[in-house]
Amino acid sequence: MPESRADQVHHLKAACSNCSVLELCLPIGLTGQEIERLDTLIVQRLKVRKSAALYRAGDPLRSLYAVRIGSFKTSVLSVDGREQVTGFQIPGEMLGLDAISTDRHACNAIALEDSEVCPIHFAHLEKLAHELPSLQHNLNRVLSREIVRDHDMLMMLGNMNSDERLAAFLLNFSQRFHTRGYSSSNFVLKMRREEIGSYLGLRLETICRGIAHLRDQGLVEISGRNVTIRNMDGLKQLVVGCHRHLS
Amino acid sequence: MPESRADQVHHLKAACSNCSVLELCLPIGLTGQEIERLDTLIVQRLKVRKSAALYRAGDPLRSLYAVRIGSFKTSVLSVDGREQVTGFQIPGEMLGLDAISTDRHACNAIALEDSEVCPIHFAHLEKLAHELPSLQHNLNRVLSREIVRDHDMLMMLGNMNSDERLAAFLLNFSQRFHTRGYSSSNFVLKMRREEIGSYLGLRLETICRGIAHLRDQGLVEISGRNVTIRNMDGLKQLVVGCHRHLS
DNA sequence: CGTGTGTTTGATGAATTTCAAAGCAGGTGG
DNA sequence: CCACCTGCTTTGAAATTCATCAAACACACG
Repeated sequence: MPESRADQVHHLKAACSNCSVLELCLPIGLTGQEIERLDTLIVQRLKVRKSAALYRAGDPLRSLYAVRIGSFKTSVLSVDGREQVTGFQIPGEMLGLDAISTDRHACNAIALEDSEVCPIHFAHLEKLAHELPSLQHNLNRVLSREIVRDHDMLMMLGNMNSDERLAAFLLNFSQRFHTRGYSSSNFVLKMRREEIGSYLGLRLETICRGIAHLRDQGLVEISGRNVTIRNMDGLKQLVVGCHRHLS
Repeated sequence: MPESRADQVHHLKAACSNCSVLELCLPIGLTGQEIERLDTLIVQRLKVRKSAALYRAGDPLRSLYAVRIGSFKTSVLSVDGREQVTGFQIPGEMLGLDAISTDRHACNAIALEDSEVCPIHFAHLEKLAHELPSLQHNLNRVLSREIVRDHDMLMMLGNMNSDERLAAFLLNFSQRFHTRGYSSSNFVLKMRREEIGSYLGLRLETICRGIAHLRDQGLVEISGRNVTIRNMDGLKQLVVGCHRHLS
């Protein structure tokens, strides 16, 4: 017995609430039948315990993943064992996009807390995308957006001092939590100072000091991993008016 | 009168010699007819004068571009006018991938010298990719590879000191020239020191000093924009044994 | 209650930026 | 052909930021 389109959209949402599979599929006009097919992609769930790897660099690409619950870090390891954190993912965000280039994962994805993801079998996704052009288009967009984000990151590392980077980091999380329906001024960072530091190109001690500076200016209240933003505009000004000038 | 497949491949190569359109299309089995259709994508050429913009941030995405001759830099401008260089493109490389996410270009592409590109009309490409799944797959890969590259860049900015970054930069160009069939030990950098600095998250003076250091160690010979690599292995050792340790 | 992991703060030193000035190359016009 | 710009590069010295080393602290957990 065929469901109505609205029912099916609802079903899809329920199957993977908060997932960016939605991001991938929903903004576009699909028929009920098409949605039904998308549905087959994302029926599974996968739990990942804190500190466990969802995948590791070198693993063959089987699936992309959408975070349902919890959070992850992605990192690359250099030959001599140093870790560079390349990103953090919260519910609704995608993991594994960098594996498409070689059919092998290029980084490690580690759960920062007990988490749950939706695997999206990549071969199926490609096949389905072939039949649904707008899905393909959206996949392209998701990939491209990742590139834009990375460029913003490069901008940050190239032009900002430590306090500005930290402010930008907090604002970034604030904004991402906001778009996912959580508070933009009050949230918990699940990663350690050292991981924030790696991500921002700074040492953990510098992160601590940066936190102290922002606190002294009355911009934030941070105790442990609990963040409250007290003066959103002040933080933003720090970031836009950042310190280097055209020579 | 139908050409043979080999002829058509040859025709395609001639139409856009050195273009990464090839990268996009050739590694995969296509029929002669399919190649003929690809051909229709890339018949045009576009000249861009030194210092002129191929596109600017905010421009609507019409085409992706493959560099045929010359070179480009891509950069983003922050509100207060600072420029952050996000990449350099030499013949055979693609421009414009970051525009797919919003249908508008996210950065400026400026010619570093008189140059020539192949525009690839994006709507046509998507349409054609839809009909040729392996083309679609390759487009995905090109996008994904860009993400991997950016992550390498983040790694570099996070973990390397100025001399190491410069060495990595030179090796990167060496390798890219090599894969395009040019000398890997002797090439010309078309950008200014300031632009290298922006890209590497350093000031132009630091680039100059870094060059002097590498020269003093007998690793390279650099006069003006002319680069000769004297000791490739020495350079590589600098990069892999880079300075920061796990705490 | 100890142990281990993660965080904070201080003191020191090294690396990089900043400011300043001089040098160099390529192009233009006299 | 030379003199003179202009834009880019190089080098030096001083100032600043951040990393490093070290020690104390906080907290969760067995």
